[in-house]
Amino acid sequence: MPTIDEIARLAQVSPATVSKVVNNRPYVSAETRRRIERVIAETGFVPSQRARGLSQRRSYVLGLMVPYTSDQLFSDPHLLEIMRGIEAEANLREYNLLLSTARAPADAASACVRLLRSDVIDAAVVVETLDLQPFTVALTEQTAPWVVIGYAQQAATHTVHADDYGGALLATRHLLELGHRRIGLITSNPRPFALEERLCGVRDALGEADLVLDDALIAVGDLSTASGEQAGRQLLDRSHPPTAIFALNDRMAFGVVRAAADLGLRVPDDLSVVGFDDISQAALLTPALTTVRQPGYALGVAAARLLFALLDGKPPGPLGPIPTELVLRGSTAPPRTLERG
Amino acid sequence: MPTIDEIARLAQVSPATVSKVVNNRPYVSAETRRRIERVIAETGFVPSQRARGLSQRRSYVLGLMVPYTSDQLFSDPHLLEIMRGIEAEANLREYNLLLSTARAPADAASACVRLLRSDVIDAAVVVETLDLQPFTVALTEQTAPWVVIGYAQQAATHTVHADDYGGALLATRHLLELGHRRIGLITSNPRPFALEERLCGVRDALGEADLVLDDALIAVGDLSTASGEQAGRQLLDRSHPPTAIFALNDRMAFGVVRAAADLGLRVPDDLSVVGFDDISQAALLTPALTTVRQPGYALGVAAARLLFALLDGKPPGPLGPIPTELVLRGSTAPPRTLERG
DNA sequence: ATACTATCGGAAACCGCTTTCCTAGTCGTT
DNA sequence: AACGACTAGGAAAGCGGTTTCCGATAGTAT
Repeated sequence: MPTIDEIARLAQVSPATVSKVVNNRPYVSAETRRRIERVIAETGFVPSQRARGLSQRRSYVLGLMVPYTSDQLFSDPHLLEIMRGIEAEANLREYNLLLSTARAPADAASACVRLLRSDVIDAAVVVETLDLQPFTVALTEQTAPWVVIGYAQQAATHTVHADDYGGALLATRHLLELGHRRIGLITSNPRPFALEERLCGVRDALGEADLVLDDALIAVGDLSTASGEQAGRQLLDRSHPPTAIFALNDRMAFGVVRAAADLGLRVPDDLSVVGFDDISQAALLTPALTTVRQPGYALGVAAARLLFALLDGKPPGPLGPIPTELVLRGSTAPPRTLERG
Repeated sequence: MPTIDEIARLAQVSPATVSKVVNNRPYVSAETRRRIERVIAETGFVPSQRARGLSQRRSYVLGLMVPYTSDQLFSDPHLLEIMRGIEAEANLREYNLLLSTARAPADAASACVRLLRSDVIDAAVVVETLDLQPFTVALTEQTAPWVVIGYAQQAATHTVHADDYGGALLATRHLLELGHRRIGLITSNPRPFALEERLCGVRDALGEADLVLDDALIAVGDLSTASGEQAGRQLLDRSHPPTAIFALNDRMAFGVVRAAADLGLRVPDDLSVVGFDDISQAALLTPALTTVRQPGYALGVAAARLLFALLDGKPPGPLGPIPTELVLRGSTAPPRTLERG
């Protein structure tokens, strides 16, 4: 492995001049530059990032902290999408991505602080899980930039999140436009911030149609498919069941579809079902699930951009939510009552 | 951010002595050690990895290369499991994990070499995709250790893989024990090494029961659910259809279940179905899919261990395949013919 | 008392690159 | 001819640790 000194010797210049060439700095004659570049190409020289980092006080590495608890907010493919987005943006800046998973948020928090203090990473992206508290406590005490993907309690922390509100608005409007008036809702308890937002979206969309969310049409799950099935059955067992059900995440929507099947109801003919997230299985379900797509890739890109802005010392402008998208598939249709009328 | 010099000044010793304490080396009196440790605790000093790495010629970072093409071998959750395994093992050695995804294997290969040469990472784990060729070419030309998760053409490359052969053996034996004699098989084309191994397992298990794999009972898909459905229909449309179908990956098995449903066949009563991988959806299917679990976590751990052995200059012993596990669920049962007989 | 060894601690070189500052040379101006 | 401005290139001082080597002291054996 050649060092900068060897390159300098071979090109008969000083290391300082080689450094200028490598970093595209001026005050090197065209001829000298060419000579050095040839030597670099011949030897396959790649500057040592750790040496470079040492003098520049940068590691050119971004950290991605994933407090990987079982009750995590996001489904796995979504996480991979986020990583792809961060990676893509990081690559543009010649940054690399370091992954740190941990069982509990508390562990992840201390690991993150260690990584920052030991200057393995220059900045960190934290994926929100239900309990972000350990992070905010540990990370606000140090100066390196960090960004949360999700929602945060403290207003001071920089966050990037999808337009959960807008997505729910779109989905609900879609059902209303199809003619549904009795719309069941499945939320969860405890309710993460994202679901809170979605709930607001539903309320406002109903409000636009001069409807109010009927408490009797709200069921509560725990985000799992099983809980969705149970909640769905509860709604459908009512004397006056809803003609459509909006589950605030896809997995619970799957449960609803299963509950409907058990009761002999056909989706979408007898019951429309809408989910949220657009996890990969959603398209494979029969019927394919109408849902709101979480823009994982875009979230990753936005988080990385924000981080770089902070690293560059630029005051980041207020960042709006990343647009979500309604994906129309086969699980929604006009209600039967309309067809009859 | 305190440096080792500041710690030395505060503890009234030299930086060399602080270094000894930090690295748990002898020749420091108990009293001095205690004094230094107190200062470290008070200041929250964490040694700079890049400075340490510079003098030790180690970065304490492992690279994970994922050539993320659409036709990748593994489903996403499996990849996350692998990462968890590598991470867990790396943490034991105080190593971190750097993630590098790329669209094409060729890009990933050059990225990997750059990362190694610029000593951002000390060693690399490469996840096998269909075309490993660019990697083997680029990586064999440099000295840093690297390991492939999967199978490799060259015998010289270090590989870690699941016991695909053994898993297929177990699954086939299971069907034979239930009494199935006409077993359909769904493989893919092009056929990755892992599937080749699985095919051998099937052959040998059948051989144990003095049966041979009937070419007429082999259908070919492309690993996708849709192709599995088509292949399944093809097998079931025969005049003398199989009583069980073994799809060499879960997604194709899903397709088989769907094909069976379309033909009015009930799983497992009229048809037993077995998959391979145990992706997360397998347990959610109705009926839940009997399948062979890929030990993602164990694979990651094994790959990391092998890498550390290479880093330590130890000649790694020949590593056997990582055991797979047959997961019995609801999609297999004795054939109808047996019940009648 | 002397020689030898083990323990404790520090001075200084070094890892490979960047960066500041300096010198020397070349122009263009007045 | 003298002066400044700009260019090309290099010497050397870091960046923040580790490591080698050396000296001083204390303990043990002869």
